[in-house]
Amino acid sequence: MSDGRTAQVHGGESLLFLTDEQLRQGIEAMFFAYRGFTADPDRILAEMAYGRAHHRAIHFINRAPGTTVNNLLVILGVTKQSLNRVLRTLVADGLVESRVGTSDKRERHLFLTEAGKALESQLSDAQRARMRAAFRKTGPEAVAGFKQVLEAMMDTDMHHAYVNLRDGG
Amino acid sequence: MSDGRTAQVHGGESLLFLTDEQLRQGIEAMFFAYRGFTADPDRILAEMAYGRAHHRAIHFINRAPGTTVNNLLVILGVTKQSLNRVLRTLVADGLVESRVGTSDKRERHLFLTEAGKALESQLSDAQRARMRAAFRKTGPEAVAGFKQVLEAMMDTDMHHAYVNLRDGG
DNA sequence: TTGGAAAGTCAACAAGGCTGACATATGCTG
DNA sequence: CAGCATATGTCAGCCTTGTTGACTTTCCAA
Repeated sequence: MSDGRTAQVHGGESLLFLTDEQLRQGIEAMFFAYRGFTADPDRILAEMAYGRAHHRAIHFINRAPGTTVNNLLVILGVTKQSLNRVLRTLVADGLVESRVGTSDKRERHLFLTEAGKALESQLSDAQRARMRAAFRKTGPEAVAGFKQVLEAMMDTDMHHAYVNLRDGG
Repeated sequence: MSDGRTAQVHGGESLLFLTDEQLRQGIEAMFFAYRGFTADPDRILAEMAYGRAHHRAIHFINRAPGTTVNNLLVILGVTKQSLNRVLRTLVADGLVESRVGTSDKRERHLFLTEAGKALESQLSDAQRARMRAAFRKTGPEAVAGFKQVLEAMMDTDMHHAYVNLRDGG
């Protein structure tokens, strides 16, 4: 596995981009980029009593308004106890509304209030500004490659739950 | 900022890849991909008493053997107290060796022991396997784009500390 | 030689994961 | 209708990993 021989040439095609060193660089790039990716919203959240967990909940409620608690915890990949702690504070602070389901009254459908939408915008603007700068700097082809590689690296279960939710709603 | 008008055409060049929707998809791709990215080592770490923080320390000590605690905490972007807790357990468990500096005795130089190198290999193999699969599936051009975008998104201070460290050592 | 700065350590606290146990309301099935 | 399954909420307690504050040791420069 770690023999560094992944750089062999097969059938004349150079696989230099698959050397262990290249892969390690990819790993480190993910690490440093993720830090940058979360830095701006983190600064905003730190001023309130919120954290990254609140941001994630707000983000996905905004993207899939009316989603249920169960959907959300599959997407986020956390336990209901963990998610509930976050949702409780967001509802108490008037950022999220939880409506009893009409067809199935066991379900709670989640929506952002106006205040919730305002915070979502603030966080999203900051995060998109950095993403936009990176996209603009590197151009559409680099962005296409970026998305392809990320898709191939994803936790598929979690992502499928999300895609299905968005396709259905 | 959120007006969705970033998709204008400027001077005949389509900027469709900079729409708010495209940026939001990039944000979500980062979220889901980072989950996948950490999933495999997380599983291994969970079986021991270790977490992601231990993995990060082990990774960078392996990449820059002899680095000091101070270097490491700049790279990792955490407080020295936070890093110290992790290092203490790694040293106690015989995975990391901490040597008092020769020129400056305040400094501690960090090295992986044989056991530490073994764990590093195990974690790295798992993580590189997923990265390799993603790279192989998408090809060298996508990988190039992926790296360009990540570089542009990085926390520059932290990354520069790392680059300088590796260039110097 | 002495005071400030730097490196590292210890203690205590908070956020946000986790498991387990349990309550409530609702839906579904025999 | 009875009984089981499902969706959600809650309490308690644990762990990891971040934080700040206080402290020691060491180095360096005035």
